Amino acid sequence: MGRLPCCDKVGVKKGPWTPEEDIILVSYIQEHGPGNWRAVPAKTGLLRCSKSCRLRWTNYLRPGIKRGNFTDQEEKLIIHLQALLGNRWAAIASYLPERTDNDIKNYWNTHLKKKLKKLETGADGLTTSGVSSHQSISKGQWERRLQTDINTAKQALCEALSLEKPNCLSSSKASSSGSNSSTRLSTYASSTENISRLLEGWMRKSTRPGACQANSGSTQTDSACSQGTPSATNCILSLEPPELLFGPDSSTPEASETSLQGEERKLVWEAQEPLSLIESWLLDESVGQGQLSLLDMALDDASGLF
DNA sequence: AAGGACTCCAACCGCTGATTT
DNA sequence: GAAATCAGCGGTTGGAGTCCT
Repeated sequence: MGRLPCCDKVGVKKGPWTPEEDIILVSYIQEHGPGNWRAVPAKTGLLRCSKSCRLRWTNYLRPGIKRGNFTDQEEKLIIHLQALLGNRWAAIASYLPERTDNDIKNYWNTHLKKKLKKLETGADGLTTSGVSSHQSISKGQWERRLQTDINTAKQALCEALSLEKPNCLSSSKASSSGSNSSTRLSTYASSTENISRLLEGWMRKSTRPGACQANSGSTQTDSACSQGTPSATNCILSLEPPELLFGPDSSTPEASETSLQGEERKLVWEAQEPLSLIESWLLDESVGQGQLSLLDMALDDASGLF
């Protein structure tokens, strides 16, 4: 019956990951791709449970993760998506491919919540809508409020996307017609980047006791940069659409040699894909003017997204 | 300078739906 | 179809770092 047990709790290590463990995990994933987490501890010899390995990968080691301060656009986007989607951090994170759900959640809890509270106690700005005021309102009011939220969110998304478009959406579209040779290299490099980041932090730690571990993400790695490889940011934003990524060529050994593993690429692409949907939603003029039920539209789109 | 309060974030915990046997 | 586990998610916590008095 059922599967074999994942990992017994006895002998499973907990707490912060060491650089050695990170390197082992990254090396394994570079070779086998993410997935089948159950097998990871056994195959790598890591004394971690599969869940811990998966979390470490998705929240920290995964290529293309941007660390450091959130930009105004990101902040805006999070605020409005939170108003729209609630605390569905994974869903929100899908609109910010470079950020993890954990990061967004932390940022929300530590920064934005306070910021909004401040605004709430002060003047009622647009940001107060939907965050805390869904309670104790009738269904009709709630729907109207939701519509307002959607409009507000759309507006913010428009702003954010229009600012980021040159790098983000347009490039993804452009790359779908032409080839983007840097993509494969850079995604690989971004993993290398993470590893060298780890090593860098490790070295620093050994020379400077008490310094935090390898998470000083703001320091770009020398190895990746010196080789002229694009940043992780670029690599994510310039990904090709799935049909190109998973075309017949990609299965050849040559094509896959320096590229991400299929699942990993798929994961990165899936994280990016909703932007196109949002984009088309934003560009669909008939929606904003109420000819169509905004609520229906939003729900339809949302079901398509998630 | 000391130490208490506060902040931040990586990692853990527990739950749920999906998947496998 | 049932049971057991997996994978993913959101909430919470622990501890290191920073700020304040």
